[in-house]
Amino acid sequence: MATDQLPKQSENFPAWYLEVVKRAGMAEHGLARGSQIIKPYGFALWEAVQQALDLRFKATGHENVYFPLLFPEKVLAQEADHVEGFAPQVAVVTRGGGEELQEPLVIRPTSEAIIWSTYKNWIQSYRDLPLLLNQWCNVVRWEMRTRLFLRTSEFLWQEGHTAHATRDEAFEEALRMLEVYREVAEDELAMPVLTGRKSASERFPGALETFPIEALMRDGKALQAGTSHFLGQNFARAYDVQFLNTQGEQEFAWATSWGVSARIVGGVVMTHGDDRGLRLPPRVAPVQLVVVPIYRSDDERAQVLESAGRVRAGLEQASIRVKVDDRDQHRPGFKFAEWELKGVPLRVEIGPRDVAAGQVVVVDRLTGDKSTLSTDDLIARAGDLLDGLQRALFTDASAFRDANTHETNTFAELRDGLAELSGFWIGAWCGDAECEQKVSDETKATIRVLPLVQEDPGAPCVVCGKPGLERATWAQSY
RNA sequence: CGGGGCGUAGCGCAGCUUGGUUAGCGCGCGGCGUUUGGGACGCCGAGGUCGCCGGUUCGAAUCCGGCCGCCCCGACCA
Repeated sequence: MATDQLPKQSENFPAWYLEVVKRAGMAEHGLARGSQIIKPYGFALWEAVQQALDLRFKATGHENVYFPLLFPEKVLAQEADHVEGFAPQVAVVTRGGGEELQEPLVIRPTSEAIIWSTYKNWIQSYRDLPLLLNQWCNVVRWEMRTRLFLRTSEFLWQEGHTAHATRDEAFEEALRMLEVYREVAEDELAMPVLTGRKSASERFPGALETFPIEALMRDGKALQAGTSHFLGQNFARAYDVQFLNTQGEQEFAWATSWGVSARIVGGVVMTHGDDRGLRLPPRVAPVQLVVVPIYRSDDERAQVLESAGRVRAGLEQASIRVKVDDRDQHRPGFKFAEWELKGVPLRVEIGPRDVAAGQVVVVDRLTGDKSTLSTDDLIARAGDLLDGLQRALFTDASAFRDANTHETNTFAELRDGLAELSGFWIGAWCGDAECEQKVSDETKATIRVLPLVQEDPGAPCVVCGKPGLERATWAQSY
């Protein structure tokens, strides 16, 4: 009896996504509403993302810190836009030690409030700046609807919080981190992203500018995979963080914050997955190469596993993450299907015939093509093969993104295109929130990015026909 | 919070309309045997307070009331 087939990606994308996440052993629902248990395979992927990011944070002069999960509600309330934006989603602790608390504590939905109320004590002089800190933590947001990895009530992320002496320095920092995010998404996760500015309505509560990376999923919806915010002096004002500048004057510090969450793991699934399951970019794949031994008798088994062991040793010497699937309770066909579901980039089959010939059969997850290599060749070339697969995934995803990116000058085309969920639609926009709202009302799509630098589109607003201010990129999104 | 659906073994479900003795099926799990180059098969076996509380009844998974939880669609969102 064959195991249940996955839903077809093209027929029911949400069901396909959830089945892949569950069956690949990435995550499952927790006991509390909207919570998530991240399982080893999903967590390993998140760890790879963490590593890639953290390396770059350190290289750009940042240090890691940790602030408390709980803080008084009134601290959150000090920045007006911020509290207004987050209040509906904040979980509040009202009891402790068996008694009602005199002052309710909030579970952080993000840490600007607690961090900036602390920065007040850490910043007195321009010599204390810049302050370049990051924390890896969990936050809680009481979302109405949740979905594994993409939107859970508790999620893992990193949040960077920096303070600077000048506007320009803070602004550059926000853009620098946006670039770090782009690099990790594209180079490590093979996930092409658009970068740019958010419109006012899509900005982070309390930010002057929000810079996202936006990826396109295989069902044509966009995913915000990371954001960097230029916060101006809003938080410094709210939490009274002033420093003495070189002129001896008191000045409010300039701020940025930036974050990437474990949502990006879901992004990888939806960017690269196919009808057989995951396809993982080699650079972050927990297992880059799996060896499936094939045998009948105990004798063959011993020979084949011995050969597999040598292959593993050689590949590990070359810093490749290898797994030998020597489970006795499953037959090879089962293992092939399972490792394809889990998205392992390369599979090596070793049977009695191969042992005799000193060779292995290599199959890649992208094409499914089989080839025969000598054991030595495999060890010498596996790294290159993986690099090739990494590039191919990025090329694939880029081609898909490009094929699903359209430009238009007519509202009808924009509206119909967005209603069909066919990716990014680019058109001139007058900058008016009413036009933005109209598109959203009629198509559920929002402006995902505006150019980093505003530039005359040379065309009238695609919605109202008034002079265009800049080119906007619309899409439906997760 | 509004609309819809669902809670029965680890997972997926049937049974409920029309109450009736030991509550079924598939997958998975354990044992034995045969198998093993694309998701194996046979035999034996373990596993259940039918979401919770109360009510009706000789008798409740099934009918009634209340509660809790989950999923999908909307508003919200990394």
